[in-house]
Amino acid sequence: MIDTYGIAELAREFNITTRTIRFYEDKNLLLPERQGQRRVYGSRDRVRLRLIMRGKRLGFSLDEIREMIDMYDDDPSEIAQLKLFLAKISERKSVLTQQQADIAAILNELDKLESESRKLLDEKDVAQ
Amino acid sequence: MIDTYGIAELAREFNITTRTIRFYEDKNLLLPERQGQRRVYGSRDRVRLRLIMRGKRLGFSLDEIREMIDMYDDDPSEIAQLKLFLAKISERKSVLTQQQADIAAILNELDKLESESRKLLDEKDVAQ
DNA sequence: CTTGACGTTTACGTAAACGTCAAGGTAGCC
DNA sequence: GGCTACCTTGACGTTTACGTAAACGTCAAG
Repeated sequence: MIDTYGIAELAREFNITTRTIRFYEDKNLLLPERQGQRRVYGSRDRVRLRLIMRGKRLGFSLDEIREMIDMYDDDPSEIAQLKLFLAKISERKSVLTQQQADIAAILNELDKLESESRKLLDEKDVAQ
Repeated sequence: MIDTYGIAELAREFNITTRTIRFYEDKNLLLPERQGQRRVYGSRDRVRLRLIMRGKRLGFSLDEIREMIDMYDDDPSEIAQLKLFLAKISERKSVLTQQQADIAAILNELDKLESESRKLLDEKDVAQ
């Protein structure tokens, strides 16, 4: 059961471009084998790619994702990896919580400005 | 009452760098006069700068800010400018609202992953 | 004359995550 | 031999809002 995949195959499956996959390799997120020149991906690469996509969905940077994945490889017991993951999660949560507050504040200001502008506009429209 | 300001003066007042002020000029957000080589800013520039800072605080891009400010100049009645402003506000609000939802969803996922990881970690720590 | 503060222009650098050529290699199939 | 599909490696482009450095002018104080 040695499944292998071509670059285009993976690109289709994950709905990304081949350029993106090569880019990830450049960033040491993937390390496919070669048959001659061609990249050949195994199930391990596929797992990593899945992890990358999940990480991105959660808003982690590629650097952070690489950190976590590498840790996973170095640490079969997964303990250190879990701890790192928890730390990253907590960081990310605090950033997002702050962003929520920022957005709420801005929406508030926008609401005020909107109703003020509406009032002004009504007055002027009437005046004309 | 012809108040003029030097570049450093404005920089201090608005807590930005002189580089930033020149950058805004490059982007056609400001158009100071010159005394020889030196830039001389009037109260009109100061108002514009205040508008720029407010726009930034609300998360508008410099391009959008320029659009709105220019409109203000072209339109002494302010009507078209108010309408543009309202349109921008509404756009921005919908973007931010979407972001709020995205963040909430991600925080949810993060919470789940966090508690799952915690559980796993507890099991492993005990097992050792 | 020196120092320091302030000013000027030009132009390249930065971060993130790829997109978009260019210019060609390789392999299967008819 | 030729078509087509798929792959390769560079390397520059994109976006936003400035930072930073080089190299020099200007002006007042001491």
